[in-house]
Amino acid sequence: MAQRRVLKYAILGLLSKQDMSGYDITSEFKKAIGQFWSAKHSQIYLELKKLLTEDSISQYIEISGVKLERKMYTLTSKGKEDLKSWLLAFEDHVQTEKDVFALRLYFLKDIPLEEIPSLFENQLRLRNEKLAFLNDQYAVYFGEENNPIDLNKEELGHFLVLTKAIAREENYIDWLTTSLEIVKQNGRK
Amino acid sequence: MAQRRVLKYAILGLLSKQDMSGYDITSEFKKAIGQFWSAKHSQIYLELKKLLTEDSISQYIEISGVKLERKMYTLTSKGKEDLKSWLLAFEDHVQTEKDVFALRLYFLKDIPLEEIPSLFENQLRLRNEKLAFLNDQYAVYFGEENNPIDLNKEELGHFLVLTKAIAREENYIDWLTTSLEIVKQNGRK
DNA sequence: TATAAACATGTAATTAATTACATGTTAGAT
DNA sequence: ATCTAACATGTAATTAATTACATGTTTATA
Repeated sequence: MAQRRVLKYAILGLLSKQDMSGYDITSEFKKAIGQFWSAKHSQIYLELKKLLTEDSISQYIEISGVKLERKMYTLTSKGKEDLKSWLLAFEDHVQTEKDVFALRLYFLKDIPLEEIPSLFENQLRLRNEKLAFLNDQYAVYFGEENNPIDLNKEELGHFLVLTKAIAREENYIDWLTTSLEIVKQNGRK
Repeated sequence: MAQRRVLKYAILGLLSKQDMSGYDITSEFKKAIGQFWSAKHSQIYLELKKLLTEDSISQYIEISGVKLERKMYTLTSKGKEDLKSWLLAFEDHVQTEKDVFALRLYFLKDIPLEEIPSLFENQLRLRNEKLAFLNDQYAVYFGEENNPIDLNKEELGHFLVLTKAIAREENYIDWLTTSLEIVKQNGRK
């Protein structure tokens, strides 16, 4: 996928919350936001280097312990502008949300009937694991607070993204469950 | 994204239904299956060339009209094997389903409150357009037939993928609608 | 009969992303 | 005192994907 430099803006957005190192950014992609965008550390370090030369971010060093250097990054005013104009741009089309399992199912006729249930069950297991992780995250951050009116703007962004991820997994699991039933019924006819 | 050669298997899967040209394959990605995987013609022609050298497909020429050459591709037995083993492989993790709109919302705090409704409305418009397209497709292929038990295996794959795409859009639209309400309420407090 | 839209195939340049290679530090547990 | 997991940063090679460049045919319609 070559969406135009989405990683750039993902990094700028994260840095607009607080200064971070490349490692911190990598870690963020393992949490809620990683459900909607992610990148490997190798790509992140390269993008940070590029953002530095473009003056969208600046760097300073923090020492951890005795001599471990953490390179911290801060948004410059140019970086803030870049981020803001990206956030306000209208999308003119929705890009394909790629999904390999759905692609495979399209080719159902080439899968022996007896293999199908275990493929579904494997996918259900993966999806349920992910849903459990997301529900845990919800409990940690919004467990007590179930009225989103009280959240501040930063928490609200997190809340919306997390509820989206949960809704998406629940919807996926529903579809898997009903589809497996349909396939079983169909095979029996 | 560098999922290991998914395009290869998408092409093999399409060719397992019937012989196709590169143009035909490009066209398929504008229909149901394009909701879950897609590629530009430039990438498709390159992949076809690669599949030829790997002996997963073979080629013959069909003439359209007077002299327009359509290069048609057929699965070889190796191609059939490749496809089958890919279809049976278990996934060991679910990859990030990237979504730029959700990513942006995570950075909500940097969007001026008055700009938010039009961003949502734009997204709702795009999603409703897509849903309308999918419902049209459903009407064309399964309009009368609403009992999937009667479908043959090839139709069933199509049915499952199309209902998945519809469920996904409906779920997206629900989330957009409730989230817009939450944001409006939150801003008023 | 002109012309536009759809049909049809390709390459080149560039960007995005992954996998593998490579190295070193720190904190906590045994 | 040793060891392991987590912390921390980078580069090289390769693959995947897009955008732009490039050309020609056929069909329907105005």
